Amino acid sequence: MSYGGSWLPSSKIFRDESKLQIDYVPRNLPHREEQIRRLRDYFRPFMMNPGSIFVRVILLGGVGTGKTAVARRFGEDIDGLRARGGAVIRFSYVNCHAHRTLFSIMQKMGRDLGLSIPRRGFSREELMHLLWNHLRSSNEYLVAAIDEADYLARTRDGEALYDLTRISEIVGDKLHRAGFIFIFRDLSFLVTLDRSIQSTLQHNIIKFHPYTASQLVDILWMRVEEGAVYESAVDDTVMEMIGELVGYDKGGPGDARLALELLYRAGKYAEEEGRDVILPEDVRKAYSDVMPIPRDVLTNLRLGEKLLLLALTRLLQRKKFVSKVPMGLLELEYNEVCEEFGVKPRRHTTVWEYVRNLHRMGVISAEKSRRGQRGRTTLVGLSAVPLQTLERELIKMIKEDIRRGLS
DNA sequence: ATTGTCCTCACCAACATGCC
DNA sequence: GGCATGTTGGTGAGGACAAT
Repeated sequence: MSYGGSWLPSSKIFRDESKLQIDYVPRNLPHREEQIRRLRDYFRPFMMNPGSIFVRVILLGGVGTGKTAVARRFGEDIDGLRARGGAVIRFSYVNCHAHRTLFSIMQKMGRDLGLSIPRRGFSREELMHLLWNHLRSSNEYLVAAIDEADYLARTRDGEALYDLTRISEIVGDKLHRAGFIFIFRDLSFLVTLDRSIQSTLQHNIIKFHPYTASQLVDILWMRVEEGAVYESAVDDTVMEMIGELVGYDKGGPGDARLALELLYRAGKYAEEEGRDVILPEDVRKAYSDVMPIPRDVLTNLRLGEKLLLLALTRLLQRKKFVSKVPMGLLELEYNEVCEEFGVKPRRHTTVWEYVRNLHRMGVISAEKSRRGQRGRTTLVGLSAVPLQTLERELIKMIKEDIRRGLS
């Protein structure tokens, strides 16, 4: 999808709306100067004297607290830097929702390094060596950010994290040609992991706290300054209103992504009505139907997972008085949804896998039933409120997936 | 072209669990 | 125990390439 094509009438609200999208890496990150500074400090020795030490840093914080933005900003700044002896620093960003296995993660890193990696035909080890040999022969050093690492840690192949941290050893090189930034939402999974994995991970943690209302306002204005929206289109009232709705100190989630999404949607409403200013009314409308789940999380779902999620939103809308539905019921609804879209429904085991994945990603809640039910079942729920918005969005994405022939 | 390797995806069978 | 559901390991097809 491209934006701002010259054949379109130019917007009176947005100067460059791509600067409000999730994949935009802002120039400036207000209230995260400290975290960036610490990240740089951790990596300084690695950069000054490449390969001398092995760096692992953990960025820890909730949704929309700036972890990803900080990592990507840092990454963009260091990518291509020349260090001592002609060594070049390279950066790779990997999101574990999109790349769910160690194999796929390494593929992404390889592609970011400019290698053409076949989709299949290689083993993990071969791939690892391939990457390493490339780094060695071109005298490059890799800094990789592994985002949504919680997901990886919870999979059966959770050892993958550990393997990554041991990559130098596995390949048998004394030089540490790769450093890692692991991004986590929380570390509760740590207790389930092996001691040795724990200890390799536990050092160098940088924490991210939810944003307050006034911090969010600063972030919004900074985006305006960077050219997302015309300055004349917004004012303090609108910005502060968003801050009030989202700010952690005002009882909101403190999620910057949500604040930016609100600004974006409000702008869209203003645009629709042909105005050149965003009004509080637009913000109110936007707030009533913001996407309950961040769009980037949604786009990373597989078709089957989207279908399952759609089944869940429908079921929950129909059953107005319950917040959770049992697994069996969900499966039936899922079958119907599949039929509706002409997709062959997957069987129980696979559907169960979908539920687990969505749960791991924090999209749905899944808990074991206590007494009261026949047998035991998993009760599946969705905390998000505007289900219709979610349903609409899902249908759109599912149709798109099917059109593109991705089964 | 053919063979070999090894990934991913989906499935099944078998076993586990917890109410009735 | 009987029943329905939850969970896991193993398997095999299919795909995409490398090697030959």
